[in-house]
Amino acid sequence: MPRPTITDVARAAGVSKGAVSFAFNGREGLSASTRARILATARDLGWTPSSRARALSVSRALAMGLVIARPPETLRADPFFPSFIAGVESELSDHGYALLLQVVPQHEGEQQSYRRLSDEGRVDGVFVTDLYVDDQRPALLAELGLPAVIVGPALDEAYWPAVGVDDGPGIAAAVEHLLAHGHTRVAHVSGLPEMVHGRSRRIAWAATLEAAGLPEGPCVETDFSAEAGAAATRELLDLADPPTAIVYANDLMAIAGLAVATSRGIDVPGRLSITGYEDTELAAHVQPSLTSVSSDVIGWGRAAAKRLLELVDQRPPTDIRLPQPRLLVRGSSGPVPPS
Amino acid sequence: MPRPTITDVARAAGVSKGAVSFAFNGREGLSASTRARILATARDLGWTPSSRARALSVSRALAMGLVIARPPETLRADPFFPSFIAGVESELSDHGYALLLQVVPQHEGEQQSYRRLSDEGRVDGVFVTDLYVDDQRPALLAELGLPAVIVGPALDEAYWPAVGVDDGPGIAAAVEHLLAHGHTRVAHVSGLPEMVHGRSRRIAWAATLEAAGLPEGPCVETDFSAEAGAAATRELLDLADPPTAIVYANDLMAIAGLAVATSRGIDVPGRLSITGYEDTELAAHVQPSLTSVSSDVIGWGRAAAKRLLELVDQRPPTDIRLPQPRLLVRGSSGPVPPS
DNA sequence: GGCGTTTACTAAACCGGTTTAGGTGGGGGT
DNA sequence: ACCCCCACCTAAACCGGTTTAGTAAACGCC
Repeated sequence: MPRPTITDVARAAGVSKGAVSFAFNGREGLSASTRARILATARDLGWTPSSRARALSVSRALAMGLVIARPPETLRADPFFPSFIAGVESELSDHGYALLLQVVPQHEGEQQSYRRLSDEGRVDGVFVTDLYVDDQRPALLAELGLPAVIVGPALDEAYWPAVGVDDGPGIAAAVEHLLAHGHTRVAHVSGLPEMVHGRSRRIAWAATLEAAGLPEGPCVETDFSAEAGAAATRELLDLADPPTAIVYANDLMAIAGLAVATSRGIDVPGRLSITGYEDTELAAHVQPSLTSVSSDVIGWGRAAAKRLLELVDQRPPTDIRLPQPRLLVRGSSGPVPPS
Repeated sequence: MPRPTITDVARAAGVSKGAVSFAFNGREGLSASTRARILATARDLGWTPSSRARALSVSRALAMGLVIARPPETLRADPFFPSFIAGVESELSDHGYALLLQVVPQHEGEQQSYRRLSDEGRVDGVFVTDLYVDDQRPALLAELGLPAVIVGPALDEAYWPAVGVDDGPGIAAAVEHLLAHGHTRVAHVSGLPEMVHGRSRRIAWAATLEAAGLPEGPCVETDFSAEAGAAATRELLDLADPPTAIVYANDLMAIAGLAVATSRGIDVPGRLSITGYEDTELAAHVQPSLTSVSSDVIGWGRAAAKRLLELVDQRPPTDIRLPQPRLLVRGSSGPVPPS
C-alpha cells in the first residue's frame, strides 16, 4: 500500500485538496466542523504531508546545511560537534526543519560544497563553523544569497550574524585562577592562529597577563591535535626557564601535555599547573583531573539554529543570551612551586 | 536574480524542457550537437537541476537518514560517529545523495523519529546504529517499508543487511596478547549488555579465555561512560584477588581506569595491564600510552552507505570486505607481575 | 515514389503539495 | 423581492523537474 496523498484524504473527507491543505496549515476559511472532519480523516488514513512536495510548492528546502571541513583525524577527537549538532537538531526539528550534514576532507573543497548545496536547492541556510581569519565563505554565501549563521566568536558581522560563546572570558578565568595561585610564567599552547577561535583564545591569554602587569609568557602554536599538544609541551618544558603553568587551547592537548609532564616525572600540579578548554568527558577522569572551561555547547547549537531560522524567515533576531563559560577547577592546577 | 529553471535553459537553447532533461540525464534520443548545445547553455546560465523538483518527480528523497539516539553526554565522548559519518557522507555525496541527521535524546524517541522521517518522505533509507539486543527498530522499519542498513555486527539479518566490523577478533587479539604475557586473571569492563556491540565484545572476551582453558575472569557491566569505567575499575581493584589485566570495551573507560590505577599508586603496566578499544586519538598520548584496537571506521561508513544505496536501488549487494580490526600494542600492557 | 522504420524532438501529464481566484448559498438590510 | 455581502469551499494554476505518448522529418528499401 503506497502512502496516501492529499488527494486520498480529500476524497475520503469529501472535500477538495485545498481544503485539506487549509486544515493542516491552520488557515481560516473553514468551518470548525469541516476542519475537524478533515483532520480526523487524515489521522485515520495515517497521512502526513510529504515534505518533498511541500518543499517544491513553498519554494523552500525545509532543511539547513552544516558543512564540516576537517580531516576526519581532527574531527573524531573533537567533542564539540556532537553536542553542537544535538542542539542544532533539536531546535530545527521543532520547526519542521531537517539538518543536512556534509563532511569534506579539506578546507579547499568547502567552497564547492556550499555552492552545490545552494545550486541544488537542498538547503535554505547554512551554519559556518571553524571560521578562519579572513575566511572567504561569508562573502561566497552572500554572493550565493544563501543565508548563513557564523558559529563562533563574532569576527566581522558585515555579512552574517555570528552566534557563539565568546571564549575570551573562559581563558581569562583560567589565567586569573593561575595568577591568583602565584604563577607568573604562564605559557599558552594555542590552536591554529589562522582560525578565529584559536586566535581569540590566544588573545585572551595575552591580554589577561598584560592586565596583570606580567610579561607575555611563551606560546606555541599548534593545530589543536593531541600530537601537537604533546610536542608543544616538550618544547615548553625544554626551555631554559620553563613555565610553571600552561594554558592549553583545548582539553585534548592538555591531556596529552599532562602525559608528557608525567612521563618526565614532573609532578602536576606540584611543579606544573595545567588547564584545558572544553571540559571533555575525560577531563574529570584523568590523573590528576583536569581543570578546564566548560560551556553550554548544546545551548549554543540551539541558539545558532534559532538565529538561522529567524534569518531564513526574515524575522528580526530575538536576543539570545548564552551563559558564560565556567572555569572548573580540578586537580591539575594549584599553587606555584616554591622556586 | 532568481536561480534559472529548466524552462529558462530550454528557452535559451531553443528546445523543450524534455530535451534539457534528456541531455542532463544522458538519455539517448538527442543528436550529439543538440546535446552539446543544451549543456553549453546550461553552463552559461549556471543552471543545476533543483533537487527539490527532482525529488518530487522521481519520487525519491535523494537523502538517507541517520538517527542518533543517545544522551549528548555519551555522544560527545564517542569518536565513532564523526569518523563514521565522514565515511557515509563521502559515499553518499558521490552518488548525489545527502545525509540527514537526527539526534534524539533518549532511546524512546527513536521510533517516533524514524516514523516521521518515513511519513514525511524525507529519506529513502536509514542507518540503524547502536543496535540493542532484541531491538524493535528493524521490525518497525520493515513495517514502514523504509530500507535500512544495520551498522554493527550482524545480529539477525532477518529484516535488513548488517554492515560492520566484527569486534570479536579485536577483543580476542587483546586477550590473547595478555595471555601471551602470562596473565591468567583477565577482567573485562563491558559496555551495556543489552547493546549488541557491548555484548559481542563481552562474548569474545569470555570465549577467548575459555579457549585458553582459563576460568572466566570478573566482568563489570557499564554504560560505556568514563565515569562508569572508573567505578568499574575501582570495583575490580577492590576484589580480594584483583585481576592483573583489564580489557575495557572502549578507550574512554580504559583511560579513566588508567587514572584510577595511577591514583592508587598501582603501576601500569608493572602491576596491571590495560587495553582499550577504538584507538581514540588520545590513546597514543596518555601516560602510559594505551594498547588499543583500531578499526577503519571511515571505510566502515563508506561500506554502510554503499550497501544502503544498493538496497534503495534494488541492486544486488556487492561483496564488501572490511579490514579486520588491528591490535596496537602500546605501553599500557606488559608481562604479568611476579606474584 | 510510396511505404515502413528510425531518429530527434515536442507537448502534455505527472509527482503532491500550496495558493489564488472564483463560485455558491444563505442571511441581513431595505 | 432584490441586492449585497460574507462565510465556506472548490477549481485550477503553480512549484521545477521527469517521463510518456505522439509527431514530423529523414532515411532505407525495393
